[in-house]
Amino acid sequence: MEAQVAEESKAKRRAALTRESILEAALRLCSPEGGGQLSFSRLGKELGADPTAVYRHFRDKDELILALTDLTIQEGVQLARAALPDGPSDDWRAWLTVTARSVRNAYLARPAVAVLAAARTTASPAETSSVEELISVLHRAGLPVIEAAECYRQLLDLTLAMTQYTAAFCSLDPATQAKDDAAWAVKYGMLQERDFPLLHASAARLTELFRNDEEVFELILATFLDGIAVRIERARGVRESAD
Amino acid sequence: MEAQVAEESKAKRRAALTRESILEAALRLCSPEGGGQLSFSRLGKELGADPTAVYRHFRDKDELILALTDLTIQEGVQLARAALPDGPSDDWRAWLTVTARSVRNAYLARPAVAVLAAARTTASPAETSSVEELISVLHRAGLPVIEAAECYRQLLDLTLAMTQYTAAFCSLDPATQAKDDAAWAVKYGMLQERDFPLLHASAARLTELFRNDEEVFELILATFLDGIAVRIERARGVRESAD
DNA sequence: GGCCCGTGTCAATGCCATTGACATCGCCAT
DNA sequence: ATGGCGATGTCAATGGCATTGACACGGGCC
Repeated sequence: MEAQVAEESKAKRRAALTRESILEAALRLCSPEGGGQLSFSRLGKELGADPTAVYRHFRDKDELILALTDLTIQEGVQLARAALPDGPSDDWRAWLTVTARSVRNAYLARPAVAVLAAARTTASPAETSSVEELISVLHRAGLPVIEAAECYRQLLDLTLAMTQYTAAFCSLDPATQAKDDAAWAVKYGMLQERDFPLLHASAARLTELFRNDEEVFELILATFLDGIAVRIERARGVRESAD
Repeated sequence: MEAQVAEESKAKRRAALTRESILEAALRLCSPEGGGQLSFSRLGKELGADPTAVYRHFRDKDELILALTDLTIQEGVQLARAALPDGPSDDWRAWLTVTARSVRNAYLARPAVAVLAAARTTASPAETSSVEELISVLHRAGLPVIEAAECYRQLLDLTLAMTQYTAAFCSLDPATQAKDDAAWAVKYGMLQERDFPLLHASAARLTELFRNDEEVFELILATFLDGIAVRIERARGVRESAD
């Protein structure tokens, strides 16, 4: 009898539950293909185990989510590393662009993590050296250390906030998404030229942007980096005049 | 008997439920003082009525939330109007700054709305003329209409995303907030100068920024607007060379 | 061999949104 | 006036969710 039960268990789940296997399953559920919804019951089903078994490995859902964001950040860092040169670089703009996109893509691969993580942060050591490098790139470009650090924080908060914003929309059920999209299209279509000439003239472009969070993100990133360029020039000016 | 029941009802709630009275109560609950949590049971208690009575006025929670965001946007527009001159202005930077801050403050007065609204949009007519004006200001500054519209969208998405980011953190229970804060302080305190010289040098500033979302927002906004300035200069350059 | 701890199961609790069956009340048409 | 109908409010129930405590098993350590 026990043997049979053991057999069944084996059939249902590959091995005993571990932190790793649970995190894997959770990531699967958080991905768009996995349904993008994380709950203990779903997680239990995915693992072929009782939902509450997860509590033996994570104190509560918050701890689970923190671990998931940690993994996601790690993947972001890894993506960035793969796309960036090893040594220091003078192309600060490319560096920041790649970093922002990597973090964003890591989160967008599992929108539910982004949504659940909300504004939580893990202070994980995974990113520390990446941050140091990023600040170093900005410093080499001409920013004082403190201002370089400020710019790092700006870039990261900007990226995280924009990414959660997109992820939240992705996590809505398709019907709601469609309704929202439609609302905008209708609204811009109805604007009278005599009342709102400028909106009327740009209606097509605006509805296009509403369907396309990626393009909006790229635009914002580009504008933001133009702003960073201004800061760098300013800092260089100050330094030269001090010489 | 009926008279007595009527008396009791009157004592509990001021008048019959209306869309307006429900929205007021909901806004009260969404504010930080009101607990910052919106649920039908809380709403029922606040109204002195059965929680499910609300369903007679709103189809479901989503419709309620959409109405709340609509009100919030209206207040944002109103705040902006109060702080902006009536006629057209040449100070595009001040205009955009005031607009962004107004929207942000309207949402932060009721963080729960920001969190629940997620990336939902209402396409309400309340903001239309404000948007037209904003685009007009950018157009007068020298941007082609389409690009001015793009900049409007960038500013709004940036502001909304950053605001939800902050609101999400505000809506966490204080214990969790404290834990997150502490995590960062500890992390930056532990960094060795020899391993991470730049982070070590800017640790104080970075921990300061973590406690202060408003300052980060202002920094990002300033950088972003510097980027817009670049766009405007570029556009002016093109126009002049075309003359 | 006995004991304990790590792990998994099960049943129960309490919050949540939502629904359907009823009650009530005022208004309109007969 | 009255009969009924629609708008509004109440109540009980459902199903999903996170979380907890009591119990069961099994392997390693004494």
